[in-house]
Amino acid sequence: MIDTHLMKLRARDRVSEEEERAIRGAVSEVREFAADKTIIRAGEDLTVSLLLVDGILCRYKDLSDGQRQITELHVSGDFADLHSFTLKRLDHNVMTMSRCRIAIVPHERLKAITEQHPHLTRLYWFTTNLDAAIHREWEVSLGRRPSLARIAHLFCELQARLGLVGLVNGDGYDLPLTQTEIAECMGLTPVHVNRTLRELRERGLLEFRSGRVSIPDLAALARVAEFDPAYLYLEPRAR
Amino acid sequence: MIDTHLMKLRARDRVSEEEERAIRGAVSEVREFAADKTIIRAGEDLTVSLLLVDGILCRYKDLSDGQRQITELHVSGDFADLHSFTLKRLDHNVMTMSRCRIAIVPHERLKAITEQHPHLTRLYWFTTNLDAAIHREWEVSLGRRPSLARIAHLFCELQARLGLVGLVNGDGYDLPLTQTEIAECMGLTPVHVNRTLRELRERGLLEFRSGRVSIPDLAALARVAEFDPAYLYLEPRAR
DNA sequence: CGTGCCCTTGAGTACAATCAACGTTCGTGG
DNA sequence: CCACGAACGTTGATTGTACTCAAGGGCACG
Repeated sequence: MIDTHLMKLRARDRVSEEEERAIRGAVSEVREFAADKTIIRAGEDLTVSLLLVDGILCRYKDLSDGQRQITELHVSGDFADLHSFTLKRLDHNVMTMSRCRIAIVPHERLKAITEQHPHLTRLYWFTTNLDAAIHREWEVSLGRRPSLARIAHLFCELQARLGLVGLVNGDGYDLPLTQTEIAECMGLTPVHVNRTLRELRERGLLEFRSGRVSIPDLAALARVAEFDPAYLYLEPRAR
Repeated sequence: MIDTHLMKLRARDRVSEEEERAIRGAVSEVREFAADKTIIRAGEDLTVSLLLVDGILCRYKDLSDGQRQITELHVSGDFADLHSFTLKRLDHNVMTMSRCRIAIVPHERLKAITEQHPHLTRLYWFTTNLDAAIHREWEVSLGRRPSLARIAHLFCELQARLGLVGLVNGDGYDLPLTQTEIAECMGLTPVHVNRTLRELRERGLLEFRSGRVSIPDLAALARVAEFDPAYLYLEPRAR
């Protein structure tokens, strides 16, 4: 049930049997959520963290004029808000982008982990630092990359992150997002995303239709995106 | 010497005498660095973290065409790279923007803290999550805010963060940045930053000259920026 | 078989970038 | 003490990427 989560951790460091038991024991329940529901609102007092088992989630912030900026996407195996354990409330909302299965992890059980499992604590600390690294890479996209590279980069990132948990198949992966949501990730308008996706398609770099991403030539796409996966810290290492 | 650091921690949670001793004992040495020096390069193996005692630092990433994106600014009392403790190498560079005094904290001593001081560990975990929150807010600026609000927001953030460590005086604060560096933070060109600063000045919202920021009417500036300091988690709370 | 959501395309616009030139300040060396 | 150069800041003119506004098409669902 939390297999993708363990895959992700074990891609970065060793997780002992005992630690695995601690992780499994930290889940209090598993719930299903419909698509397009905001499940955490900024400012709420939080006493649990959410571990995404299946589906796609995002973190987003609203602006006063109704615009929204998505700050990160989450895939199977990600904690959506492990950081709420230390922050106690969030500065952003969390929303389902598809039907989702989510494991609930009470903060008191995470606290017990910090008291009893220093290594696992460091590993979880690592994962929130990884979220920050993803935020930084998005800052680069939003601040400096032209729209073509910006969108190409997003799809490269998702290919890498989904690949890690076995969700890449054939020449691509399933991604139940709308063009409007892509726009909200990358600071563009839906119209411009549409034109940019067309250009990617015409260049033979990427197809994105009805929730499915096809990447005929990943190396070519990565070149356009100037994608360097170093920021995803994919190599195992003692933490 | 690390007083601003303790001020910052204590603004967010209680720090016991024993914890304070552990923090002080974690510093191995203090060094001085000249301005405009890259002191950590992306990808290097790291065994220490850097705690900024005095000066201004930034995290930045380079693009292949020579552009750069600054992803966060650091002020006195901030760890520049506490996240390198779990990441072991960085996905970004760290550069001095002024003459800086920096305390060196070996990772092995941080590791000891994670083994012996769970509460302090959570508090330090919190501070890296705060960095991520700042990254998210910058994503919103970079993705969605027009240039005027974008720059106004940056100066509001710095006012709040410098205020926390007693570095706001009179109607503003010292900030030894060039317009080009502001541009690198906010995804704009130096020329456009110049025009935008002029507009802020003409509207009576902000003066920025020779390393000094003056904000005659902070409330008005915050209104233009739509600045909400919630993302800085300024209220104390048990972590 | 509407109705609504999403995608697509066209036309015109605007904000910010680019290109270019000049001013100011400051440090340095003759 | 002044001449020079470099870095930073300022302004104008022009260009361009992405936005806005608008309309129509495809498809799923009730």
